[in-house]
Amino acid sequence: MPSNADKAYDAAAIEHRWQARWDNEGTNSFTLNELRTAARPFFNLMMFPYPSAEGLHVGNIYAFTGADVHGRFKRLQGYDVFEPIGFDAFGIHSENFALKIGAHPMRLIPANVQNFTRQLRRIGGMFDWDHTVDTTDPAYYKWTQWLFVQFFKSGLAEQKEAPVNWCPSCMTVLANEQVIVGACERCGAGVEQRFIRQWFFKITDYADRLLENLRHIDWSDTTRKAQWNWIGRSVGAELRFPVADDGADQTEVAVFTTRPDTVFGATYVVLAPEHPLVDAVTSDARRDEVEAYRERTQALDLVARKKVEKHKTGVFTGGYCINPATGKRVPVWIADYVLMGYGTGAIMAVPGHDERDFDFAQAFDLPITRVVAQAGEDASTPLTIAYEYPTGTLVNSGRYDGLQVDEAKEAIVADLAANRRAEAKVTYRLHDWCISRQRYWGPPIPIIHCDHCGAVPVPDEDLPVVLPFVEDFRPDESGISPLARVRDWYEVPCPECGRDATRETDVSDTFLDSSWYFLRYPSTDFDDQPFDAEITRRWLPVDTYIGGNEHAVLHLLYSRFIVMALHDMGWLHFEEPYDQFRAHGLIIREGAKMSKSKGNVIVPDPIIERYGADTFRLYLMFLGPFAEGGDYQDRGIAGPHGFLHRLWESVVPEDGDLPETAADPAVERKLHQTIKRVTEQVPALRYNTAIAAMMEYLNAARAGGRIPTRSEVEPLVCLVAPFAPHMAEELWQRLGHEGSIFDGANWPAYDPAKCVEQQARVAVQVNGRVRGTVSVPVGADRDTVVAEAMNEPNVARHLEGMDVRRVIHIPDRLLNLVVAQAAAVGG
RNA sequence: GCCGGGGUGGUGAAAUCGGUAUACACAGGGGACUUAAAAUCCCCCGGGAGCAUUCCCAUGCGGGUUCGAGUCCCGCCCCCGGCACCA
Repeated sequence: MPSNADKAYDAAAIEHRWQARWDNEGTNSFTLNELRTAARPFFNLMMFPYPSAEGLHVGNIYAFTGADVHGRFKRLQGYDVFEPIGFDAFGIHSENFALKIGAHPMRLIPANVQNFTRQLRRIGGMFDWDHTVDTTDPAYYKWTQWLFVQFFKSGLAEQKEAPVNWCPSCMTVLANEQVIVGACERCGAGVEQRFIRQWFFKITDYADRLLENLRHIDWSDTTRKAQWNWIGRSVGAELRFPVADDGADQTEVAVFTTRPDTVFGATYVVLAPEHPLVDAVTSDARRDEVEAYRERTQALDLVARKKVEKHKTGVFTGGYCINPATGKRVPVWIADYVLMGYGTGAIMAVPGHDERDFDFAQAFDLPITRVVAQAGEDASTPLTIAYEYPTGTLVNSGRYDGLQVDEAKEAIVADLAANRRAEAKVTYRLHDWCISRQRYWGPPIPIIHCDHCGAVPVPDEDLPVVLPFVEDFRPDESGISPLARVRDWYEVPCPECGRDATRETDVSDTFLDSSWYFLRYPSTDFDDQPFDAEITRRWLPVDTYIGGNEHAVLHLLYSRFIVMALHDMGWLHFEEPYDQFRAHGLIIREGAKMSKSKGNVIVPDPIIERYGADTFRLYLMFLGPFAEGGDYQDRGIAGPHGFLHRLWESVVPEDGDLPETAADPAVERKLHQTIKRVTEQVPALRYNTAIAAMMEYLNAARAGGRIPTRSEVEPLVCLVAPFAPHMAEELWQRLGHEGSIFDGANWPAYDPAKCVEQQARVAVQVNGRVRGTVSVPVGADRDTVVAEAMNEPNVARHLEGMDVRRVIHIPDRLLNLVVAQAAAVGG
C-alpha cells in the first residue's frame, strides 16, 4: 500500500531519481552502434555555451529548455533524437576573466565546465553525456587545427596585413566590441590602430553562394535577412581615373561605384587616408598637411572612425586625376569618410547625387554638378540636397544626355570599358574572416614559418600542436602573442627541409572552434578522424538548430562557410549545415533587460531548489512566444506550479484510486481538441499557447471538483512530458508502464472525428454589432440560423421596423443581418 | 539613417486565410473548507451608464476599404533588437 507521503508531489526527489535513472540506463545516450544504425535519426542541436564562472544564466536555460522541448517532442513521436551539448571554452572572454581574477584558464575552465555540467543535468535536458565536446580539449582542437590545414592546402587561408585595435595600456589587441567610443573598455586608454600580418579565411570567395542559398534554406526570416544584409552585395562598376601629370607612368586610381551613370558629375576624387596611392598623388606643397591628417586618422580607432560624424573632415592632396568620362582634371582629396576596407578604398565623389559627397563638397567648397534630372527638372535646376533616387534622365552628361539612369549605367560602363577605364563589378560588405588572435587562450595556428619553405602546415601526424602551459600569459607591448615568448616551444625544425624554423605564435579565433562542433558530436568516439563518413551521412546535416539571434551573422555564417568549403573539398556530402534554424527570443525581467549592474539577474538554482526543474521549465516556456522571448515576472511561476500540482493530484489521487471508467464525452472531445492543438503548436515553437491549452483542458476535466478518469489524464501526461519530463516519467510509471515514457512513440494521436462539436454558438450581428448568440447544430444552413436568430429576443428587438437588406452567414461562426429603416407603410 | 520585431486589461499575454477582442496565467476582491495558516475548490475582475434586460466606448494616433478591421491599405508616433559614412 502506498503511504500518504508517497502520494505527495516531491519535485526534488522525483527529479533526482529520474536523472539518476537516465544516466544509469543510458536513456539519452547513444552507443557507437546505435549511432551507426539509428532508424529515424534526428539531430537536435542547440548552441553550446561558454562556461563562465558565474554558471548558467536564465538566458541559457531558456534557450536550452526550448530546444530540449523540441527534441523530447520529436522523440515522443518516435524519432531517434540525438541531443548533444558541449563547451565553447576558448577565447578572449575566458582569458580576460582569468586575467581579471589572477587565475590561469587551464585551471579555471575545468571547474566551470563541471559546474555547468551539474546545472545542465539539473534542468533535465535530454543530453547525450557520452558525446560532449570541449573546444579546449586537445582531442578536439587537434581537429580544429586539422581544419585550418585543410583550408590552407585548399588556398582558402592566406596571410595579409590588416589593421587592429591596439590598447597601449593593456598592451593588447582588442576586438571591436571591446572598444567603447575610442577607448579601451577595461582601462579607458585611447585605442590606436596598428597594422599586423594576420591569417584570413577567404569567405568572400563564397559570398555569392552563401547569399544564394539563403533563398531556400528553412531558417527564421530575421536570421536570413540579417545574413543577407551582412553579406551586402552591391552591383556596380570599377572605374579608373588616371592620375594627371603623371607622365608615362599611367598610374590610375580605381574607384568602385554603384552609380557609373553619374560619372559626369564626379567633380573630385577621395582616397581613404591609408590608400597606397596617397604618397604618389600628394604634391610637395601639401605633404605636411596630408601627413598630419593621416596621423590624426590613425590615432583614431577603427570603431570611432566608423561613427557618423556631423561634419566631414579631409585635406586636399594637391594632386589631380582625369575624369575618364569628361576628360577634365579633378582634385584628389583624402578623407576619413572613405574607408579602406570597402571597395577599392577610393571613390569618385558625385556631390550632386550622393549625400555624403554633397556634405563634403559644401564643407570644402567643391563644385556640385547635376547629372540626373527627374520630371519637371532640367540641367540647370539647382540642387539643395543630393538627388539620390536611382531613376531619372541624364543631363550635363555629353552624348548620354536623355538616357534613363539604367540605360546610362550600361552604356557608360561599356564605352569606358573599351579604353580599359571601367569594368562591371560586384562588391561585398562582407570581409574575409580574420582568424588570427594575438592572444594565449586558443588553439595555436598549425603553421611553421621557414625562411626557405615559407609557411608550412604542421603535418597531420604532428597534430595537435598543444597549447603550452604558460604561467604568465599576459600580452605585452610587442603586440605579438604571448606564445612568442615561449622559445623552446616555437623553435622547431621545418617539417619540409628540416632547417631551423619557428611556429606561428598566433592562436585562432573562437569562432573557428564553434564553426564545426556539430560535425564532431556524433563522431566523438573516433580519435583518428574528425568526423566519420558513415555516421556523418546518417546524422547530418543537423535537423533543427535552435539558438539566439546574437549569432545570426558571425557563428551562423562562419559555420555555413566552413561546411560549404569542406563540401567542396570532398569531406562532406552536404553544403548547408542546418536544415532548419529557429531563433529564440530574449528573456527580460519585469520589463527591464537583465544585467549584473542593475542587479536584476535571475539566479536559477534557488528557483529550481524551491519549485523543481519541471516547474521552472514549464514557466519559462509559458512566459511568451518562444521565438519572441518573454517577461519573467517573479510571481508568475505560481501558475505553472499549480498546474503541475493539479495534474499530479489528478493522476495520483490523495484518497482512492484513479477511476478507470469511460471518459465523459464532453471531456473526451476537449481532450482530442487539446491533443490536436498541442501537436500543432509544439513543433511551431508556440509553447506558451500549447501550455495554455493543456491548462484549459485540465481545468475542464476537473471543473466543479469532478475527478478525471484514467483515460482523460493519461494522454495529458504525454503532452506535458516535453516540458516537465521528470514528472511525466514518474506519472507514467505510476500509471503502470514499464520503462521511460520517452522510449517508444508515446505521443498521443487525436481522432479528428472526436474533435468536432455537436452544437455551434453563432454570433448574431445586426449591422455588424453583436446582438446575441444562438446555438445551432454544427453545419446548420443559413435559413436555419436566420430562423433561430429571429427568435432571439434581443436580435428581434433590433430588427423591429427594419428591412433586412442583406444576410452574411459564416457557418458555425457568425450571422450578420444588414438592415435599414423600413419604408413607411403607404408612405 | 537603414533593416527586423513590437505597441491589446492592473501585469505577462491570447486571437492575424478580416468574422463573438481580452483564451491561459499572475496580481486583486468575495466565498467554501480550516482553531489558524498553507494548499485546494467556487464566484467576480477592460472603462462608463443602469436595479436590471441592456446600451455606449475601448486593441499606440489619424484617415481609408468593407456588411464587418486588433487583423488589410495610406500617413504618423513610440518602444525593443541589429547594422550603420558600404560609395
